[in-house]
Amino acid sequence: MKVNITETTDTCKKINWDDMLDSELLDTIPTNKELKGNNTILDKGLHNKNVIHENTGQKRKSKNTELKVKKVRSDSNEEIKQQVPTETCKQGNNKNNHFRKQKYTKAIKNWLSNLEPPTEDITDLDNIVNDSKSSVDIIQQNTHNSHKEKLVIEKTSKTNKKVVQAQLANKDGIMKFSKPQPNAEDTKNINEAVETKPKEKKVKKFVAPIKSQIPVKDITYELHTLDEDNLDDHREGLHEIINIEIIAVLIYSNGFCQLNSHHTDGTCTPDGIIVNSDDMFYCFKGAGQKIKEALKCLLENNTVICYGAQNILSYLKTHLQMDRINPKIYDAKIGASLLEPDNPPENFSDVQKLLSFSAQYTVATECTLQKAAWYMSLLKQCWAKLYAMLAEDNLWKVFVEIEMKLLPIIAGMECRGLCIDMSKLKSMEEVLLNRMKAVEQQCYKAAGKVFQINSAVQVRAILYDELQLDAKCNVRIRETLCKGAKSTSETMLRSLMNEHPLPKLIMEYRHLHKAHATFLAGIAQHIKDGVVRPTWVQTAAATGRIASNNPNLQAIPKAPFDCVMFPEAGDTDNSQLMFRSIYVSRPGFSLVAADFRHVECRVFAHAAADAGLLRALADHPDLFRALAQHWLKKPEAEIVPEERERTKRLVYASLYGAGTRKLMEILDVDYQQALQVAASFNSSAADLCKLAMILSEEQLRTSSPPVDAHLLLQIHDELVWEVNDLHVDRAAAIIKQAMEGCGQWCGMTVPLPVAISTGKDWGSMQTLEN
DNA sequence: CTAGCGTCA
DNA sequence: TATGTGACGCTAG
Repeated sequence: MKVNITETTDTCKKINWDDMLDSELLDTIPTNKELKGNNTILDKGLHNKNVIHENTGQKRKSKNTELKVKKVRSDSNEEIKQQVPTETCKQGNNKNNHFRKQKYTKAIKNWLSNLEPPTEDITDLDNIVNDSKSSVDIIQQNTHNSHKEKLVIEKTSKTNKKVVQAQLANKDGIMKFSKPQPNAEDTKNINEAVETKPKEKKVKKFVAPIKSQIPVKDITYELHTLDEDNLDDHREGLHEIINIEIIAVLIYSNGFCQLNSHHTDGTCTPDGIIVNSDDMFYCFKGAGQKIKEALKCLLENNTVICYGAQNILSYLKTHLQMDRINPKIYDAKIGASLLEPDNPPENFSDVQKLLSFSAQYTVATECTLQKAAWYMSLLKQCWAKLYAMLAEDNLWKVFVEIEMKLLPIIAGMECRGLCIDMSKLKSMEEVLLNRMKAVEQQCYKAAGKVFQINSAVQVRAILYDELQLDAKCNVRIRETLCKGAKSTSETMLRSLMNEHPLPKLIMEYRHLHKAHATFLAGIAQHIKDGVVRPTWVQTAAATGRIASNNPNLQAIPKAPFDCVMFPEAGDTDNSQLMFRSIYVSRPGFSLVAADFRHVECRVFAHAAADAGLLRALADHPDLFRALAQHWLKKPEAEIVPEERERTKRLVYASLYGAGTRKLMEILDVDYQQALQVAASFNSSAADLCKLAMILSEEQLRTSSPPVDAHLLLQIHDELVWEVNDLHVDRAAAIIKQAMEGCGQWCGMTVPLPVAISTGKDWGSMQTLEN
């Protein structure tokens, strides 16, 4: 475990669970509406007539963090001026903007090269960056043409310069052209939602850094490209590679490898895999039978060091159909992000920086394979350093026992993907679009004319110029920052709601449109052959949780979606949509979901060793339901899931909020430290969930007779499996046992009950009593 | 209270 | 024309 739970036991002992659930909370359970209102009021910083008690501390805190954020920002701004472009994106907060920023800079470069004939310096600068961070000349050159404000090229004429700057600074174009989305886009059939393929880019050529301060060595690595025909010539050499550490790196179709992957984008497909042992480099290409066997042998008989193992595994699985390969892997990328979880390195050069490692020499070569070999030699040295650092920080065990074991599981999830019921998706889309059309017509009727509801400009014109609603309501409309135009944001619409039906309708339209864009069309664009394969990122979250994107299946609404926002008396159309029900199991399979019951609550209880909370957890099978029953003074049977959910929110909010403040008092530490302690509960729980994945997967694999089960989803504390219909009961028992056992595995004194439910689609799962 | 991602203005 | 930005929506605990 990343955090030693027992270590915190003494320090938090004094926290009293009863205090946290004191009478104050009883008085302040707000209705749903009030809760929402409070939130927005607090967020907007407007009148706080109904402020939640004791929020001064919270306010102070949020100010603190704000300040911190600002500080980080300004620091990184300083950095931007000094650093090379691949590093400009290393902002603590916006770590995920990296990719987009890269695309942006790329676009600018392309655009610039249209202005004037491209020189090799420009197109190849990024290559050099990695090799020669210390090279002053190159850094200067790079700073010129990469940062958007400094983007000036000497040769460019003044007029061009102005055009460039105006465009990049986005002086006046920002909202001017906000194109009203044609409705055709909405009604577009899902089948047609095919992702647009960017144009083929020209293959960049590697040019050795000339002004680099790193000495250039004239090395040629012994590199053999193996394919089906010449494999036999090297068989002897390959057979000798056993029980040692080898390095494996993917090479992409454009000639770059994983270690300089800032040149690759979605269009690059893996093209081969280079394996290095001692001084020999073998590049395996193609997917012939012999290649597969040799590669499999090589990987399984050795310890594999790599960078971005997930890509390698998915390459092996999809291109080479090696389904059940499970080599012993050490992934430097994950290791490095373990060292610095708050600010995980984005690419290999970040890793080098993190390890304060710099290359001793570089190679002059035009051959991309040689280049890759050079990078691999760097990786080898980095790994040695990384290993030492992980061991020093006591992270080695976590790395090997949890993260590396998780790797193949996640790769498996990504590979398998989740089946989509296309007909259901289409019918839901139809319902939603019909509803949208109805709202649209009502809008036109209310406005007295046809306009584009999605266009802020047109809405603004109608609301304020034609109907003069702001004057009627006597509300001052906040003005937007850029143009001083009147805002059409939701809060403003809400304040105009009672005066005219139109704002209400616009809000509803936006609501529907967003739901459609996110959960139907947004999902649809990721569907390939009826299967959606999200990317699972092991290193994204600072808390150690796993995140999903493209699409983010962890954020599909659980509650049914109401098509009608403001039910009216005469309105009979109260159809509800379950966005989760479009996810189905394959024929002959069922979905099995296993859910920890309030993990973090239990981790907290264990860490704080709080008798009251422990007792409460032991007494009630469902703590939140019991609490809701108590607070709302209702019989347990009448507690609807919505109320339970709200109670849960409240409990966690007070648990963390009150918990942190109390920690601060008791430990007599400042807010940051107390936050850290609280965050450690988070990561403990995250590790617990990871462990659950590993253990249950292990149990299922080793069970006899074998169980046909595949992990599909991980929603933090919920695991969703796809299990052969014949094995459901057995699999459920194994999963339950494994998951409940993992509490003991890491010394938890609290039992960890697990709820299992099964069903054919994700929307309608029935609890499985067992 | 914390952490993610995606959409929109 | 396409991008960056912060607010807010959803999720999870």
